[in-house]
Amino acid sequence: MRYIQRAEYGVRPTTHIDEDDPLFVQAIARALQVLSVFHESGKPLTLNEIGAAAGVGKSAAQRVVHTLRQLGYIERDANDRGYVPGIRILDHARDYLRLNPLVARASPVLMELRRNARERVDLSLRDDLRLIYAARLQSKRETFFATLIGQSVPIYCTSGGRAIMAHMGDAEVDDIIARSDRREITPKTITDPDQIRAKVREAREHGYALALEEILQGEIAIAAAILAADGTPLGAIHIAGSLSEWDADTFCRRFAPLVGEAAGAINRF
Amino acid sequence: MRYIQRAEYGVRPTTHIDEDDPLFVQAIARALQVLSVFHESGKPLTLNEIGAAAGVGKSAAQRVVHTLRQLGYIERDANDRGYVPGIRILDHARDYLRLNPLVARASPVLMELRRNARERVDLSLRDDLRLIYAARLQSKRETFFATLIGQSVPIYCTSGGRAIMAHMGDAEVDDIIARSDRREITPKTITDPDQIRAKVREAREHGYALALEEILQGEIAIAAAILAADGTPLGAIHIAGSLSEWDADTFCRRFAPLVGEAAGAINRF
DNA sequence: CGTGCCGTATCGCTGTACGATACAATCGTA
DNA sequence: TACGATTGTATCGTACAGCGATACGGCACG
Repeated sequence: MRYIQRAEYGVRPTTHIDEDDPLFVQAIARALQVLSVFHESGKPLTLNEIGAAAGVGKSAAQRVVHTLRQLGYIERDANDRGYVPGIRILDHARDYLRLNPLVARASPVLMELRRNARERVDLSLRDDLRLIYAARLQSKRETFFATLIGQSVPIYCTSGGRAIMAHMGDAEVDDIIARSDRREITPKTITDPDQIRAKVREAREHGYALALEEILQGEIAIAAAILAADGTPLGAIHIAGSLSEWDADTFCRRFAPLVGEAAGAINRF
Repeated sequence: MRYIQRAEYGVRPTTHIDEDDPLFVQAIARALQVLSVFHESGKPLTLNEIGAAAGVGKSAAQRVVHTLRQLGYIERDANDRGYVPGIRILDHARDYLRLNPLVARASPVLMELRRNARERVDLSLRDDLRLIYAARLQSKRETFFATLIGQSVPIYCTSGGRAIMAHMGDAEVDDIIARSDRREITPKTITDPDQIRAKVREAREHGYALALEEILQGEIAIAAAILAADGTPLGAIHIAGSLSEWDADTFCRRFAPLVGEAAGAINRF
């Protein structure tokens, strides 16, 4: 059996355990800490591995896993070789998407956009330094795992991220750049602060942002931001295509109006 | 702002709180109980509503919500009118899908199937009395909300469910029928035990199962089961189309071979 | 056939989480 | 603009839930 191992670029926020907040229930934190261990793992985990990775003792891991298992949030692996996340998690994912007003507003627009563009169309939501994909309408080309809901990418080096930063003040942009763990995900990833700022300025002028192979070799993506009523950027719409079928200029000329229009439609309700 | 209200047919298992298991951490159970409150709700909830619905006091709700909020599993609604599930949930959903070997095996086959069938293609996984959609490749027609990952449907009245029951013994089928809350979701939903059993026998003979408008008006679905190495049915592959474009016979003749082939490909690795 | 490491079970002590209650801020109605 | 209902927030002493060290049996590996 094969397990998908694709890394997540370490952009996930490390849940910093809160000191002595009298309302903070650490048993809950431990439970979610344990569940989060799977973020870093590409395979089923044993009790000891879970305990070690979560930074809790073996006994704690035992209790937590036992409890989560009763409730369906953790399962034994099919061949009894460790634990994996449980199916009940999907129930909550559905709740999240269903109750997120942005997703609700965006989804008909996305469908329409997908029909017109005939390329992959994504909706991503901002979570501090990263973007999390909340809706994905794939083209014929991709594999399912390349387009998982819940996948996350850094803000600093993505089209969507730059579209978002374009709607922020310089100070906030600098803060994001500074706090981001900027690594070269591909050889083309832009990690230099000044270059990033230049890209953001470019996005401000054009009203959309572009990224070329910064996350995935051969992929070109264009994005426009989605804004709250007060102008705060909350997420982005993306169109992604393959450089084997498009050159950057043509791609841009063709899809910039579409993605801009779609974002506009969402922003003014 | 509109919130999606579509009911879930009450098939979700009620987490029965375990009596006095010495390893059971009830603080964790309470937390997930609180999160699960959103399953039944179509709108943001206040602290009091959460406390009431989860069957815990207001103080408990306060602590739990506070904690989950710190960790990103609950958020304030955009217009400050209550709480909604938080985005961190999506991280876990991704983990689940990524680590589920069935999803991994099925996904390339599903993509291929979607290309050939040009109708909606789904993968669902069994959870006791219900099927939960784990992968959905929509056609042009649907809205995004009609095809959410995590949506669940009952086994007793769906094509996928009957495809699964076809691979069970009669006793187990009867048990499922007995324990299911059989309600008419549409006027066409089959709820009579004998008729269900007949449909299951039919599925056994054909190797695939059919359902006509039992969940959604105007929808026809065909499904084949996915099996573990020992023959236990774990889930199903579906193809779903619209009766405005297909009559049942044609649909069946066209897609039965495709869905059977796909399921076969998955079953023998 | 032994030796790891797996998951499971046990058991007193301590400190965590409990829930009643009181407070503050906000909304919406008149 | 003032009111009353409902929201989220803060406090506090006590009981018991969860802590973690440790010990057990079993399965899979060499």
